[in-house]
Amino acid sequence: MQPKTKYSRQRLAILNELKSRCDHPTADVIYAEVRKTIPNISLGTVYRNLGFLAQNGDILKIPATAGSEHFDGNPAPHYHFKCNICGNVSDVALDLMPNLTEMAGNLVDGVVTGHSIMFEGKCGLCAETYKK
Amino acid sequence: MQPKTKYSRQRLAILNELKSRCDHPTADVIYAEVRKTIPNISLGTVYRNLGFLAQNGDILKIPATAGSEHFDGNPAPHYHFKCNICGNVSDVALDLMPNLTEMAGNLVDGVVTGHSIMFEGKCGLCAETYKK
DNA sequence: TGATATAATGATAATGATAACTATTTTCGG
DNA sequence: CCGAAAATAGTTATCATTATCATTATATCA
Repeated sequence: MQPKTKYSRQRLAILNELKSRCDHPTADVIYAEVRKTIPNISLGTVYRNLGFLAQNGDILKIPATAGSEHFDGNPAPHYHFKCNICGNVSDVALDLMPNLTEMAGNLVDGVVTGHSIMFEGKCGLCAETYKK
Repeated sequence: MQPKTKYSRQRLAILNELKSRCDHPTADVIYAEVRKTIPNISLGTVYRNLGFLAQNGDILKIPATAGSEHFDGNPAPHYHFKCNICGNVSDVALDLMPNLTEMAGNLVDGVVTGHSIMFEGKCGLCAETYKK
């Protein structure tokens, strides 16, 4: 039997913080934010819970080429856009294409259960700032 | 003026190793392999050159959710499949969809220059091994 | 071909993100 | 309110990757 989850103040604060914002922060950003209400929360607790919540399907982990991982409070699959300058990740309101998963399933040896799309480029803010 | 590149034995060996294989190894796999011909090559040199070659457009860096980065000797854009069990990354022979980039460009604030798709699931080998 | 400027290396130390450890504290069902 | 089990804080450890720097290799050019 799997251990029964106990929802601690810290876990709920982390989940709420992530749910209440529409960007996709890294663990240390969450840490800084949650510390405003729970000053002595440990960074380890933040990582532990982000991992737990992701495994639990409450949030998403977003893979990154450089630096640290980003987290998404919206567990429903959707696509992302990453700025190559500042590293920020945002949502892309593009309809899901489940048929892609299906098509890939016919092409690879194994079982394909899903896919993710990461768009890249320069975000509006950075395009403004570094408009060379 | 940018510094003029000097093609060392080490850099060429790393590039060749990556070009000669069709999987997508991590830096330490490359290191182990190149060490067979250049035994005293430094791990730092491997990382330095993988970064250099990626920036130069000779190879690709493949983002990963967990663990370490993977590298691809084929710099032409294409899609990938990652096994959630063993972590291996392989190519997916799906036609490119440049129109996705275009569509995303109309939806985000900023400039979208490209996209990548990562399929996930269980590779043939792991499906065989862990067929619970 | 040999001198020279400079890019690249090897070895190692440093960094940064994340995971593991452990004694103590919280949580929650009875 | 009790007690077992889960979670925490604080800390140390681990792992991938970068930076540093004295030395070596590369390419250009006289």
